Amino acid sequence: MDTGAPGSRASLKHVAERAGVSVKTVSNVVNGYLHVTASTRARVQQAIDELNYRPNLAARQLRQGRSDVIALALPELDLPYFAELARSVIKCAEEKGWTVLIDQTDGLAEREQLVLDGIRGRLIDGLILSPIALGAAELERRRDTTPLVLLGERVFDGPADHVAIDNVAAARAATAHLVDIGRTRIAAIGAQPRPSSETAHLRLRGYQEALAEAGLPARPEWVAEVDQYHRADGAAAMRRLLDVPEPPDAVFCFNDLMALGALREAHNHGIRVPEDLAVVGWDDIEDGRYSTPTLTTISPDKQKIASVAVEFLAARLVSGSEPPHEVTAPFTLAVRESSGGRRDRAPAAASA
Amino acid sequence: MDTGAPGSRASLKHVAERAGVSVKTVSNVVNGYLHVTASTRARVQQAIDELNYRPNLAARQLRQGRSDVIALALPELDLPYFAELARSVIKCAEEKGWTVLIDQTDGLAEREQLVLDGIRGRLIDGLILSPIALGAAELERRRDTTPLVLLGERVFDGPADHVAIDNVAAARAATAHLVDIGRTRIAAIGAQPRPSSETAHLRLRGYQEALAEAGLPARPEWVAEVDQYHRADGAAAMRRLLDVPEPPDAVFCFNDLMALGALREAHNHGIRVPEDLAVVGWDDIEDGRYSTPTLTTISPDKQKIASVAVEFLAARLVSGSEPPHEVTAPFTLAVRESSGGRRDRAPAAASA
DNA sequence: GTCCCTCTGTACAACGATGTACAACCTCCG
DNA sequence: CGGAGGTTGTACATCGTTGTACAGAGGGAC
Repeated sequence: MDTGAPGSRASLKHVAERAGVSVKTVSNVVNGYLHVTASTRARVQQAIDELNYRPNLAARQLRQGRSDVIALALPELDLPYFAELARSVIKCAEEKGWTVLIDQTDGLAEREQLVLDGIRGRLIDGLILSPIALGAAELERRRDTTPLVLLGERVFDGPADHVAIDNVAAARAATAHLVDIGRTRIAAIGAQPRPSSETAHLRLRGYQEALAEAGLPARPEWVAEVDQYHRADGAAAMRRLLDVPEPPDAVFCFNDLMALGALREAHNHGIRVPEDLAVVGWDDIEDGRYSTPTLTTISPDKQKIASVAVEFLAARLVSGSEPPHEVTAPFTLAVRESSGGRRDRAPAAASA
Repeated sequence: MDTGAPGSRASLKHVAERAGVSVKTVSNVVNGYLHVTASTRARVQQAIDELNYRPNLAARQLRQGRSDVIALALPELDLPYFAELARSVIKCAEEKGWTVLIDQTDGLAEREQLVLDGIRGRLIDGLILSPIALGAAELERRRDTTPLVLLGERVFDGPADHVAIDNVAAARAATAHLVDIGRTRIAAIGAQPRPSSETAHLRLRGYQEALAEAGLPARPEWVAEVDQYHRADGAAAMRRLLDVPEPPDAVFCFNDLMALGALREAHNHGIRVPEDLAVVGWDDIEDGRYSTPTLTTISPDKQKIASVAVEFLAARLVSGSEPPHEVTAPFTLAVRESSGGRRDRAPAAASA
């Protein structure tokens, strides 16, 4: 009785009984151990198929100490930049036979801390974290020993491997571009009230450096603070900037979503982009290639970021305690309609 | 020596030795068992802190048969609809103390099959799958017994719990709206060559039913097929529709991304939306509330879909073999600028 | 003082897989 | 025919945790 498949409850033991061999022999077949007679192997394989056996990954992990699962901790999945990044990480991890578990921190310090503290027990082999709220100090205090790779922030002498973006240089390039096309009243959207937000701080510095270099004024009322980096925040910030006595003729947004919100808000007020107002974003998300107008933006190399992060983890798993590595991912400036550029490749490249 | 934290390698055994109690007592403390003296508890807790102990989730899972991890299998994370859905699922799961592992199927039958077959071993307690390529037949053949919830497709008499969307009714509503505002040459973008794509098939049927009801022509050349549901596909399809001898004055796109691509393409051709061409999408992704013009769209209740899916799984984990349940999630039609509606709440609601 | 009961804590087995040690068997060679 | 050497398969311990069974300590009622 019960010769059929009792679901995926079958364990090595059941398969072994059915094939009339020992548990270890089944294990050997499953793992492709060489010295198993063809006939034994066939008998075992048949039992496996009949019982629909699947190895229990928890048991395997307990025994071997590895799960081949890594965690990717991101602020928000529905920020397109992070969704696109997640996709790249998943793809790179897959090539290594790893599964990716995604943790959403919502950019909250508390939840980033939980992830760092090893909330996942030893379920994961490694962690890729994109910290928003935590700074170098908190990272230094970390006691958990799960291999860690940091994304995005520039943490000097950090305790972990780190894929950085040169925020200052890129922000300077974005601002310099607005200077180059003749704008003189250049605003910024994306400064943050929290002191710990290093990203915002560095981008703001790059913006200020570029203005200084060009000999242009840097008025405080042209720097708009936001709570989050969503479209709504960009739109609200744009609204405030338009109320300033001498409104800007260009705006550098610290990410594309805010830039898209700003575009929409400008449109609502009858302001033409790029004629009356030039807009530059950051992230090069797909949305910006199809918006009206298309969006000029800082384009970080997301695939490179993902692949380097995964490679860092892979290296850590082999040799534990080398000094931390750091790579700075390249960026380009994609000039599109919102700052006077051409319509650009994206919509055109989509052929039938 | 070595009184410090030897990383997260500490196990119950180490803690027990250090606190001078048995392993089980430490386990009791960790799990909040009541009958432990305050002094013992304190001693154990101190050892836990000193050693920075974290329970090994693999061992716990092996012992208890539950991992409190569920998998969410989606076509693509960087399709905003799925990113938003994933976020909701993660949130609902978190309230139950579950972690969500995301599997990207890329809409490939092969990978959907792998997920169904239990590629995750018994690492996960349940699976939420949004099938694109697989139909009812393949789902019937499933042998794995991990609790399963299906999203989106209408699989009649399916073998699993199912959160459905009434694709036909919603497509009819979208098309009827275009009829209501006086359009007569109504096109559709999103039909699929593959026969197994039930979603596309059902939405197409709703579109055709609405046209028939209104006594309007349903010309084959007004139905554009696409491979994928990205912006580029929508743009390419729009381009083809504009080349038809008698081009449409309205277009119903089977998702928002294609609608956004179509919007952009129309703009490139100097066609005004909604004056010359009305556009309706599907999904109500955030992008469509900020695009120019804002996008009229079918708005499925994503939060409801996510919460019902998670509740279905929760119920399955308690009582295994009840007959499958099915819930049809509600939808609304959000009328915005792309079909002559007002600017709508979204940008306005974003206050400073 | 005895009995019983509750409170604390211990010892052991088990979850499913795999590494180690070794036993049984075969083949080949002298 | 005996022994060396390789092949094929088995038994057992182990990973870290928790459920079960039970032992000893302490308190109250008679």
